[in-house]
Amino acid sequence: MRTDSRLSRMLHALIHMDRLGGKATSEQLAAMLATNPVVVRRTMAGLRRDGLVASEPGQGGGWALARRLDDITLMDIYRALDEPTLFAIGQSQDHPECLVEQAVNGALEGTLSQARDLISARFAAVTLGDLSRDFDDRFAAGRGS
Amino acid sequence: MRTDSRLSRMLHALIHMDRLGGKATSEQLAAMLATNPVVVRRTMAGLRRDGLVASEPGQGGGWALARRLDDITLMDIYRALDEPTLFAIGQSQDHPECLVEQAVNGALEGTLSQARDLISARFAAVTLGDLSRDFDDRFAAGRGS
DNA sequence: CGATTCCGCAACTGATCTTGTTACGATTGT
DNA sequence: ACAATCGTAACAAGATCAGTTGCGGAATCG
Repeated sequence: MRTDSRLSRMLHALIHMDRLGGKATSEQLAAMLATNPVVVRRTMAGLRRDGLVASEPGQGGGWALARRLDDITLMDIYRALDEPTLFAIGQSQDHPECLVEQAVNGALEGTLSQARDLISARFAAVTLGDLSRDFDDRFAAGRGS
Repeated sequence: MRTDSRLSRMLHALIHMDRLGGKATSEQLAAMLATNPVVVRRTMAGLRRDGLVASEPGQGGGWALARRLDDITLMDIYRALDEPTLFAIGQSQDHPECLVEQAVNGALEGTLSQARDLISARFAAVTLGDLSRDFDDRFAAGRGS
């Protein structure tokens, strides 16, 4: 099954924006993400709606970070993307009234629910600032070797 | 994103098989799962390969459980389906050499890896026998009310 | 033996989803 | 005016997966 890389891509884009002084055009971001400017606008729309970034039309316009990286968690981005489905496996809905199916679905849902809680907690705890500093570490390590 | 319900369906099918005396034809299973006999054979092929079920051609043939439900874990089924992708979100592979992308992917992968471990542990701990008894409880509860 | 009931497998179809693309309008700054 | 940008809708291309068809082989029953 195909995995949704929008979360990863948006993290990537915002950190790069920060390093470019907090601003970038759709064109620039599209080049970074190896995609199309329209796809960037589409994906960033949710982030704008949630006040994580702002966009300005016209010459000299583009996208700008609306918060510091330390004030944006992975969960903020996840929500801004309308909370995409986390799991690629799921319940069957063939016969919701079948008690066997209910037992099966209950067991699966319980497990996935625990996993979801774990992921949510991590997403809420990690900020883009953390990732940016992680990058700094990698950069320093790369230079040192 | 569309979720893969094969795991749920196979659990459902095997528990029903057990209650039908451990045997069923593809036709019968297809009816239970609201699908096509060919789809059933396709999906069950992995379970047969792993020795969870056996199939017999010809009149009076069909599928038979090759182990007791207490000796089949959810992980056994998961493996028999060739370990389908668990998560619907994932890393981007746009620029694997980009250190920002590495930092982002590292953080995501770490989180998903923890979640994967949690799910694996649960899958390994739960048997079809457990689910079947869960069904019994539901049945008893349904009658009581 | 012949008919029937099964599974095995390959190939094709169809629906759905996602991404990429094109096009056009609106807005801003020079 | 003109060029640079975003906003959005509509369309195209591609991948994926479930479903379907068709045919062959095996087992059973008479």
